[in-house]
Amino acid sequence: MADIRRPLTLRDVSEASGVSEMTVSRVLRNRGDVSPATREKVLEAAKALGYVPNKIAGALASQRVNLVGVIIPSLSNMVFPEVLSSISKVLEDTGLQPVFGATGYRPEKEETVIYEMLSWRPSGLIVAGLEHSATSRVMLENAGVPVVEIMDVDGPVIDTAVGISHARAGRMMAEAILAAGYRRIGFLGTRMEGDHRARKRLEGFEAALAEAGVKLAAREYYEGGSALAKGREMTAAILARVPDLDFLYYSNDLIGAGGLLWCMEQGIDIPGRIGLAGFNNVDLLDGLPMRLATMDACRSEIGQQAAEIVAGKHRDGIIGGEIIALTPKLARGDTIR
Amino acid sequence: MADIRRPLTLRDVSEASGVSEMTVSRVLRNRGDVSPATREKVLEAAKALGYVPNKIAGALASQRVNLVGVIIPSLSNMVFPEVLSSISKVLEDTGLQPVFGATGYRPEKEETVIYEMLSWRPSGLIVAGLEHSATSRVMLENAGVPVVEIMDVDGPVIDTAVGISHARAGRMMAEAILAAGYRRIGFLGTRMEGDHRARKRLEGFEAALAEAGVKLAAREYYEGGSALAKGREMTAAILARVPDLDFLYYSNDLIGAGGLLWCMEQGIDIPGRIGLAGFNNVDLLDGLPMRLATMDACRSEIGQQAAEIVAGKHRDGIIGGEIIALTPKLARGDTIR
DNA sequence: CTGAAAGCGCTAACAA
DNA sequence: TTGTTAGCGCTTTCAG
Repeated sequence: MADIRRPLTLRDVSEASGVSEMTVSRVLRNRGDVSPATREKVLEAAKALGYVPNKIAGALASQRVNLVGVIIPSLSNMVFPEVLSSISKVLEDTGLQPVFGATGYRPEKEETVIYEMLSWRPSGLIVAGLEHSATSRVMLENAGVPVVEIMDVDGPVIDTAVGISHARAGRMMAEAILAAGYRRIGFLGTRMEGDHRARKRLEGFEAALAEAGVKLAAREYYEGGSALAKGREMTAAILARVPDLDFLYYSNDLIGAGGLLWCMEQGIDIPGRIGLAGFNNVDLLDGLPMRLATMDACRSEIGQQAAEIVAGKHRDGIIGGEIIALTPKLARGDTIR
Repeated sequence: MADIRRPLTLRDVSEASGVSEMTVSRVLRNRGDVSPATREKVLEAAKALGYVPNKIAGALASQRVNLVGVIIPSLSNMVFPEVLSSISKVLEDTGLQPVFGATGYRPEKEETVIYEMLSWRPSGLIVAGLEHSATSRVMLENAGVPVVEIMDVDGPVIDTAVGISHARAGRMMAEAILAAGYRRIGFLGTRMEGDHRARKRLEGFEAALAEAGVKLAAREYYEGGSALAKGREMTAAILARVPDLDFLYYSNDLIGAGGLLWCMEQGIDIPGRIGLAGFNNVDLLDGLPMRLATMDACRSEIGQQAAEIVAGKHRDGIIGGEIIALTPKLARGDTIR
């Protein structure tokens, strides 16, 4: 039992089974023709020994890596896990494996993550957002593998993009709000510098208001903490400052939900006295006492299409250079009159 | 410009800088002594070319991989991202990189994920839970690297474990509930087969009730869907079936929150007529109209300690074979009288 | 401080 | 159907 724990190699399986390394390799990869007898012997030996192939060596030799890097801002945002799971689902039957990395909305961190991922020579990269540092951009452009930018389509694309126009999503919401007759509109959102999609939504929103001669009557920003709790606080604060607001547009559903709960507790008439809307159409809204108006960002379709493109099995046979703009869907709920 | 896109190698940098591959390698890894002049040349050439080292080759040659596999049931559970981010934070200054994999609470999928991860020869593995298939167990035992099981400590441990006793968490909650004088207690949870921690909590909960001569008066299970919405439905259902319940114990905070919202809408007196409690102490509870009683599962401390152990810098100099049981903390909130 | 040689564990390509 | 040979791109080791 004086056996030093050394990782097993093909050679060990080869010796244990009396079959050449090459043939063992073929069996283990289901490649080429191997006689059932040999096959059996090999599999038995491999299982008995508990052999786990070394993909590092395999990848180096074959110049193939079955990894797809997926780079997103944050795991705790509730929005991204949904994208990830739809990516995972599609990749599952392609032999590709997703590897996740988070940037914390920080460009420097994104650089590191991209660099780190590329150094493993993945088969493709899926990156959230269109905004990257110059260094990141160069790395992505020269990656030599499919790069799909997701979530957003408002801006210059490196290779392929799948997402929605957040500017348009903002416009659409503004139009719905105006059409319902609201005019004293406040905005509540994160202060997050790096959240370009939230910024674009707000820009689109304000542009549409401007076209109707309406200006945002108030703004309120937050950072950190429980979004639901922040939604309450901000709502209380903005209404204290500007009591005659008749609509509150939240940059995400969670703070919107907090605001909704607060307003209901205050006995405020929704959507009569005041209307509310969020963004994302998260699951959580289902369980609220009232259905918050929101906009669906097509998260799972985005993940699905991105994965299909990277896996090379996209229905349109896309090779690159395409921009796939999905249509955000308004969910009126009960908080717009 | 007829340049075929071929990934750059050390050799390219070597040629561009007129320095041997070996020295280039040393510069790029900050290893050994290199004259500042040479160093400068190399760095310049590497940056100009946009060289990204090939970690596959590096790992094969050095027999070292800076990856730590982290295996959890699900990304969408809200509980796991928190563990992940504390793991990431600790690993950040160790040169180690976390790689995440999800099992969907399915043992077969866990096997695949473990196998896949081990085939990349990571420096360590962090796995949620103590329950594994025989195959998974064998792989983990023979991994030859540190394996830390997290979240739970009730059961046989492979190498090292960091977590809480869910049985104890269940007992503690039962004791608090009984001490407050509640006796007609209902349980509401997921039907999820693979969620062993939820099961153990319930077992501990029932055991403590039994010792006081109390039996669960009703149970209600759900699967899938928006947890908040399910919490409402289940609460309505269980109270319709067994109207005289005076306490509802939820297997997680989200369904608990749904139940809380529903009860409040019904004008039910909480915690007088009926008490409520969840589990996990998630952020979201901060924003609810009333503070749900819950139990903190020490998620971020678990992640932190697990990462420290894998990184070999744990304060107790743990090598393996240890079980670190943290103490779950009761948060009474306002829903236990 | 710098370089040359050997080889990590596997697979592509070819030979038998 | 099976085996042999020659690397994949890097780092270790040892020599200068």
